[in-house]
Amino acid sequence: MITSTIENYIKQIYLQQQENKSKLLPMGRLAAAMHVVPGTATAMVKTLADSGLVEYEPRSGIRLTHGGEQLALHVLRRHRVLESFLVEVLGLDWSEVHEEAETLEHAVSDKVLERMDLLLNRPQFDPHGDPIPTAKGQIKKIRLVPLTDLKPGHATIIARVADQDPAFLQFAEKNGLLPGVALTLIERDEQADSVQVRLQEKITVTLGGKAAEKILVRMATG
Amino acid sequence: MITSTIENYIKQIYLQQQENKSKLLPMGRLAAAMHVVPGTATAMVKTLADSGLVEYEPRSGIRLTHGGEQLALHVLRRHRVLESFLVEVLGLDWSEVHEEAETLEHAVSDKVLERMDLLLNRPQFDPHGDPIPTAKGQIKKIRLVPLTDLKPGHATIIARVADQDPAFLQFAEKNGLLPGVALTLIERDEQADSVQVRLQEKITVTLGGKAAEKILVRMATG
DNA sequence: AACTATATTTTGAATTATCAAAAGGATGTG
DNA sequence: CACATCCTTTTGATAATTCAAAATATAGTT
Repeated sequence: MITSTIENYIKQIYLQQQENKSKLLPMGRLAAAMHVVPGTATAMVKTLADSGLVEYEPRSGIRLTHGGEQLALHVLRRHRVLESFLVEVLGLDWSEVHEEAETLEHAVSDKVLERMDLLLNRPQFDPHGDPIPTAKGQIKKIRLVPLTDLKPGHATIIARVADQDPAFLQFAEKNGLLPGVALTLIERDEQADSVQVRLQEKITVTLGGKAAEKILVRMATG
Repeated sequence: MITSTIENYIKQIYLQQQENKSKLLPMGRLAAAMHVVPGTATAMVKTLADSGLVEYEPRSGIRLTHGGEQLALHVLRRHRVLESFLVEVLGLDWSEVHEEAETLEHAVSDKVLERMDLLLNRPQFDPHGDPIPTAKGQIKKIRLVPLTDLKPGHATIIARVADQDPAFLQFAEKNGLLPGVALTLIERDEQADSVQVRLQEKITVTLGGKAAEKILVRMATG
């Protein structure tokens, strides 16, 4: 039976694997991401392997099977449609919906999710700019780059804010760093670890490297 | 910690207790309602008693404490607001929302529930006519009577359809037996175990005793 | 009061998910 | 190559929820 613990492991494996594609995900990394001690992750991964959701190579790491990836995409879909729904329909703040969706994603039926998706007019991205997989498990893969990779003068649009910490999201919102917002890179100072950008041709904002890395933009010629 | 199992037990104890108020709820009854073997219910009730949610008198039965009743009302509120939301906002059929709400009631936060309640304009009854407790744990107690208790000629309004089986609810909907519908009792035949009613001064429907007992109406002079 | 039927509790075991701590491998440095 | 370090796996325990079956209590009937 697919418990919500299993869904969480599979989702996390998928997410972690995206960071360093094509390589096996080491157990330590998974354990850290799941906030469990390594032994717990090992035990769990064995049952995941028994269910055919992951391929497990002892002492080197794991990789999702096709089935595992499909499950991950379904969970991700539920999560992201829910986030959209909570923001668009119920009017929650985008900084707080991640937590809510984290619980609800294991409780909504496909039928309810389908209704939400329909009511939202089948959104392709959630409020943070993350792509929403289709019901059939297909996900848009767009090449995005962090602000830290842009050159001065480069004009583009914010596509994604890659953090789910409410505090950071509130900061981002207050400063207009939202998906869809036009942005031009003014200056990048490697030494000062700072990035200065202009938003909507108006406000100027300066970010440190850590924050700038979380703001992803579409790669376009500029 | 309050698990969803605990919430389910407490909710069920409350519901069962409503049937035969002021008496202790016997363990066998609870076990049957929860679809567990008696031993399971006994074990669980002991932990509920330890948490101060129920008073447990071995070999006679149980009763909710004040805290237990408050918890029951909160769970019931979540369940019923959710049912309303699923019908009114997401357009699900009233026959299918019970099941959905059964899962979701353990996953929605107070914040999300409050938004739903607001969006629905603070409904007092769910789609089946069951009263929705307030956030503070107050519930409307209205004296309702089943169709089987009416006398010929009595005109009133359907207040509640007391069953959650989708098949029965679908039957009820198809025949116009919905909360709010005006109804007049035409004939009651004890021997035939049948009740004949006229709906909205138009359609006539005949029900057997079992079905008629599930249709509750407001007690008014008539 | 004795017997029988029914209800309740106890006992023992299984499952899932977790941790802590011990043990075992792999890797890099001198 | 030997050692230290880091990572991973194993082992033993715990908590929550459940079942099956045995043991026990209660109530009703004769």
